[in-house]
Amino acid sequence: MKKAEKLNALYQRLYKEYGPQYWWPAETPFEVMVGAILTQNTAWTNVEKAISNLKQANALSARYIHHAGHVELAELIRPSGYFNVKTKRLKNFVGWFIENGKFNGLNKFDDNTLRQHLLGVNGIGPETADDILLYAFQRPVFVIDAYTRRLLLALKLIVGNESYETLRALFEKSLEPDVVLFQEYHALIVKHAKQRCSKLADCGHCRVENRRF
DNA sequence: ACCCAGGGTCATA
DNA sequence: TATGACCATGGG
Repeated sequence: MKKAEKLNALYQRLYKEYGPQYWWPAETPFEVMVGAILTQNTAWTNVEKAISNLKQANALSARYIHHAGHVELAELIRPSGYFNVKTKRLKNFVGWFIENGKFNGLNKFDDNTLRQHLLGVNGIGPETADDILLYAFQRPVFVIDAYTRRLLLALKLIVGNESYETLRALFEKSLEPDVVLFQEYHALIVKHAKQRCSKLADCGHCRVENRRF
């Protein structure tokens, strides 16, 4: 069985197990983008607290974040950790977002151009960029995270030293370029990891593709 | 008390 | 190109 077939079979398996996930958990595309930055190396439960603070302060907007003082914004997002770093990153990102005409302006870029522009913002790396592309801009870009790597490694589909771009290309060439499929697939990988395998790939009760995981 | 979480940047070799 | 230090909170 080729890798492409295995990746498609894996999706079927996860979908049957967990059903649709309807990601990203956010009310608006802007909230998706903020959440994508706040969740960098951070538990989602902590991000929820920060998002909740922003909403309560009526601060979940490009205008607010752009004009807010550093300390003021940092205090609101404190629960998400790395709050000084992430305050700068939010401001960097929102500055870029506004300069480029927000969604009306940015939607004119093709997928790859938009991706390159995102990666040019200090604080936006490949995974954060792809979260934003897939879940805020609805572009067919596959998100690779630590869970994805562990899962592929457990299934022996990779050796472990592959680059981010290599893994992204593997998914994107193996699957139909369907935005909803990509959205669900990444969400299912996270769901699976949180459900059973958050501690690494050695829990004996968990099986995918009839392999121990 | 320790480990980790839905990463990314920067300095160094 | 490839490691390592650094960023920081909250839950298990």
